[in-house]
Amino acid sequence: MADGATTRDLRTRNRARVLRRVVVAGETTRADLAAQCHLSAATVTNVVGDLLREGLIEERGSLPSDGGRPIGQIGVHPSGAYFLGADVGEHGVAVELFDLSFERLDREFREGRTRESTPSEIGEALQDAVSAIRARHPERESRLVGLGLGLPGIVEDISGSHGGREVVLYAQSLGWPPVHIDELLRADALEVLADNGAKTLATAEMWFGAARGVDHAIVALLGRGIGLGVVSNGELMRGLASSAGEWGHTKVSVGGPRCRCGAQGCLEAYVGADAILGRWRDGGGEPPGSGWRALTALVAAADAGASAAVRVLDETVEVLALALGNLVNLTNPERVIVGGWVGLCLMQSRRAQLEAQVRAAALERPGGQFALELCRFEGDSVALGAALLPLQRLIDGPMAKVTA
Amino acid sequence: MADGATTRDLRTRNRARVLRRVVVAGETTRADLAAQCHLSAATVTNVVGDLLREGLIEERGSLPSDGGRPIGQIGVHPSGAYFLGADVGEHGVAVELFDLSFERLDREFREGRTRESTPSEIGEALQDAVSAIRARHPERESRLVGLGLGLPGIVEDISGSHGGREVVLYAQSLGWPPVHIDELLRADALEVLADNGAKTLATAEMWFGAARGVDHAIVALLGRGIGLGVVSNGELMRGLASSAGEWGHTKVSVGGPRCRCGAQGCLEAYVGADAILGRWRDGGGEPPGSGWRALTALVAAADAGASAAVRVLDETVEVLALALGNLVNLTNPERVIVGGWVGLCLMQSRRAQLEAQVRAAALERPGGQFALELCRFEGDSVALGAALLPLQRLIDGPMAKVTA
DNA sequence: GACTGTTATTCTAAGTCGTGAAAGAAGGAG
DNA sequence: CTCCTTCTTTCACGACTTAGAATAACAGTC
Repeated sequence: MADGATTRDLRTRNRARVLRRVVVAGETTRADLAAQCHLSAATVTNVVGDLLREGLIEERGSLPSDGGRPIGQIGVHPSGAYFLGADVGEHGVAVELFDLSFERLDREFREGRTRESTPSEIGEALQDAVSAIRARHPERESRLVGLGLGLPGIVEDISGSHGGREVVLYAQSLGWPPVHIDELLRADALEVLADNGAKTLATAEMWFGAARGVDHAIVALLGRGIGLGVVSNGELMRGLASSAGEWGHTKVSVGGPRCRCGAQGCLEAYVGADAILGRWRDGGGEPPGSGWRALTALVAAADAGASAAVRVLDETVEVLALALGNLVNLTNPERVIVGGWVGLCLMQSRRAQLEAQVRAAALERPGGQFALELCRFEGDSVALGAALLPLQRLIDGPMAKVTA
Repeated sequence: MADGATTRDLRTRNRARVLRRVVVAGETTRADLAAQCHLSAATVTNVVGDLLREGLIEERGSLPSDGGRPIGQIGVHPSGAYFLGADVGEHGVAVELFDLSFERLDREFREGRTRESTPSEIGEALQDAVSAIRARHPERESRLVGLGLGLPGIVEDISGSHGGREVVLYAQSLGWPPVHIDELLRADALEVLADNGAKTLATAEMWFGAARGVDHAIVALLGRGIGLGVVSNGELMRGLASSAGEWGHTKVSVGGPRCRCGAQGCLEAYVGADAILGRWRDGGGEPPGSGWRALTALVAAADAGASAAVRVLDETVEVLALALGNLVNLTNPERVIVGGWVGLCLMQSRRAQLEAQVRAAALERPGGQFALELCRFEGDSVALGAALLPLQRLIDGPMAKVTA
């Protein structure tokens, strides 16, 4: 709640700022907190006192000051809270356990069937993996804050006024019917939060990656599918039903190649991995397999001068740059962050070309104001980002009861 | 400032909520304010008391209640504050004076030279018009809050940490060099705020038009140029340097017709008025002039079955729907609001077709969640929206000193 | 080892704020 | 005139932040 009109909400907000800052920085001083959070030293003392009592932060020795009382350092208390994050994909399910310093403590992977799995199979695998991890860490159970899910598709939060939360996953591209997340998983005594996988990855970048401390950014994830997170005013854009950021099916041209969503000319049908490799194959190329190896083979062929490969890469960069340029015009970001394995590959091989073309596609003003960067996390931090969902709950929520 | 950690800021925020609500509603009751602003009745009493003392709202008789004490009505005190708004265009300058009920009290128009004007000419006209209005209303001078400018181009706020505000207008399409707004106008003792004209129009829609009370919306303005305002979380998206929302030069296709911005395939080169009429002319049509009359002639021709005209309109709708659909996917709005004279014309003649195609272009989910609406204000409320800039200042700012 | 200078942190007192409960105000019905 | 009902305000309370005073914790220095 950004609202809240009482003095207690004031404290809640200030606690949130301080805690957020400590988690992001890992280790700080009271003076830094006062400056960063626009609080007086006295308030920082009070809030820090609360957080110490809550067990979320800890005192960490001290630094020498210029001749005076040493500066007390404070940092995250790693075992102060634990978070589960799950990367739910079509291929399988990964569940990870993090402490408050966001060190990964444990991980459990469940492979799906080779072919596409059904919601109930995935749900079972998820349930199973979560239970396994929880069973291995009984001593942490009491400080487990929640479970975040990064899901492959549109995650709508339609919790109306009518009580119970209603979160539904629409994974059209997997051919799933709409699924309530409660159907997917029943976690006893554990808060479950869900978000689209690309959004959780963007969240991870916002907290610990290339979008850290940036108020306006776009985080593009290029893999088989195309995902996007738009950060505006320091927050991820969600829209009415939190499906904002659906970028993969942006129509890049009237007509154009058919996309797996059924429409024509989608961005994904140009720069999605399958589309890229498909074009190469059509041009006579012979990709080994379909993943990272195939893509690097394409790059290698292009570097070796194979004209078909060069053309495919050039086209890919051109379309991507066009779409990114449009996005830059639309959102005027400070950073443009490209990730996903296809993104990584393109950034490694064609970064300058991409950057130049994005700037050219955008108008002069917004086009000159962003920095292009690579995602700091690769694909497997969907789970990390998902684990940040309960963290945000912990931070923005009211103070926990402290056993005095 | 959305931040602010002191108890006084709390009051500032609550005052802002209440005042905003009163201005939007025009007339309300205390109970309504308590409900809408999530405040207790006691707090509403206090805040309303402050606002009454400030002279911004007034008591307005009472409504009968079901057998009990009558409900006191309160409303905006029209003469509590005045605002100037200016619509600065290539054709000329219109300055308007509003009171707190946003009744227009006066208007001053200065035609530019028939050909494009220079910044200094426009600045002079602006200065002149503002002075004329101020001179006509000396008694309102003391309660004049500020002047808002709606400008034709990107308005960048680069007020860094280094003191003085730096607001620069980049009106590339007018062929202007970058202009400091201070160069454009020197207003003694009057706060001057500026924003892009399309954004001020969107602001007007947010306050009093089709986007009222909506947290997620897109407001598209179609005229000779194409403008856009994206409302996310109840606020207009601005991006790093407030140039977010540049939509007219979105590349709709690789290659494509050349746009006045120099690039190819811009949306504006398809659905801008000149482009539409140009295509009709190329197809053998004979538009009378170039404005509204020409466009209605095109629609009439299409209605009469002229195949060239039908084709032109169909193409226009198709491209526009594509672009809007992409935007819907990206922002997941609750409303899609179309305005501008070209927009009006298209909505009158091809609304159903446009709506169907936008929904088809968007994914199923976000595509089914918005309502398509017509702008409630036509072109001349750029000035109204501009006048809302100082209003926002008044609302979000601290309480005014009251001569006790 | 006492003392001083210096810086970081905490304590104290003062001033604000919002809220629930209780009191007050303003009409209508009997 | 009295009671009843319904809004509105007052009051007492607890909670908050903060400026400034006080204290803590060190390094030199005499």
